[in-house]
Amino acid sequence: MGAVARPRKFDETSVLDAALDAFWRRGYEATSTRDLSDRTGIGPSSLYNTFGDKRQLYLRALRKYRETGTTEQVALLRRPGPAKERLRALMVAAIDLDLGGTDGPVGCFAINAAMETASSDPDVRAEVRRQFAEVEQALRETVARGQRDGEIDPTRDAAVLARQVLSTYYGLRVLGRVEADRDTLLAVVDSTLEGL
Amino acid sequence: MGAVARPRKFDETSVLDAALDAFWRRGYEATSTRDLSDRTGIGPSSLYNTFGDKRQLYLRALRKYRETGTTEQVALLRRPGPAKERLRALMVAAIDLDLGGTDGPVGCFAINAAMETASSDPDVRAEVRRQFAEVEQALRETVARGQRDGEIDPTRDAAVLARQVLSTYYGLRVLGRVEADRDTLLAVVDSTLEGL
DNA sequence: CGAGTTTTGAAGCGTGTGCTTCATAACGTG
DNA sequence: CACGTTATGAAGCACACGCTTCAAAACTCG
Repeated sequence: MGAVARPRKFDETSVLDAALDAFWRRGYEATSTRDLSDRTGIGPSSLYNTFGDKRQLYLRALRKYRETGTTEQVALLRRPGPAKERLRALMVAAIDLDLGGTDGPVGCFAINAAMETASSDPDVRAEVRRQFAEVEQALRETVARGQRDGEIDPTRDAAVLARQVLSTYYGLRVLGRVEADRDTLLAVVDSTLEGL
Repeated sequence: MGAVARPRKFDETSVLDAALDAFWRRGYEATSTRDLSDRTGIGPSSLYNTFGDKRQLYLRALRKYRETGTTEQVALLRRPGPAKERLRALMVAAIDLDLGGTDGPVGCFAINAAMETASSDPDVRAEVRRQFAEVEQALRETVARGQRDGEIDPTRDAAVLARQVLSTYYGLRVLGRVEADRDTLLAVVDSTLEGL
């Protein structure tokens, strides 16, 4: 056989980045395949040849978000410093992102996926669950460290405490969608940390 | 004048109920006008003649949800009984609804609207904010009562505490979308109440 | 440089979308 | 019962949807 095919003109990684950005901003249903062609810069035949269909591309984007968005959240928790300071850093970063100071997409794509698509697509649900679990795991480690260091009440179960923080954190991100007052949200963060 | 028009064949209230049910289950974008015609039982001309367009019908459905879903949440808090018991009742009811034991729609329509449509539609955002504020207000009253009754730490600001509970409550409803284990979610409720 | 293989871009397929049109039906009143 | 008025249902508008087709292009290797 001796023969090699025509090479791809585009970088799969940056196409996926663009698709993630599009889905993140508008959601699954509101993002059309033409939007995706336009934003990624490649034609529909290349898109379908490379990624299958819209749903699979969405799944790939969601997995990509794990490597960036979710991993970044976890990284914030794993940085050095007191446990409560780490927890605060996570939530403050979320508030700033949700209130939309930057020109990047707003909110957390995993939460968006949980609300819009998880109920009707088991694969999406599984992937979202995986990402939630990663954040929860990092929270558990952070809480446990805070308990060892005397920052956090050691008599309570770290796993449950971590899930409680996770709930409050995700709830904050829901509130951030409609509540524009940064200080109001920050007060919730303070109060949550105080209660640990 | 002296003439009266043909009367409507349908009940506006039950049409709105059906539309709310449809939007609640599938979201704004995924619900087509044909879906709405089918589920409400009235033709497109009647729909558009009565409600304007899809977006306005969605807004009406959202306002209807305030009178039912949101009001019901508030009512759970205003029932007699110890404050923490009321808070628990609210969250347990949400968990049961979110995990989908009934055949009714799952989750909270206001939160769905916050995630899917609030960022692109100011009217939706305003209405969602109003509903969030109603729950928050009821939570504040419940917390304040708990403080007077010695159930809840009276040294902390009731308003902030209420928003913290609101966050945890909404976060629970996000988690409920992917986490199917009831006991895990109930443990978060217990832990949250313990921390007050 | 031809053969072999895959990608690309343009065109477009069938269907679904949000919404409108309009003749007809269904009323209360004069 | 004829009139004025509004609601209804069937048909259908223009366009957008997700996705496919296919000839031409772009490459490596013998």
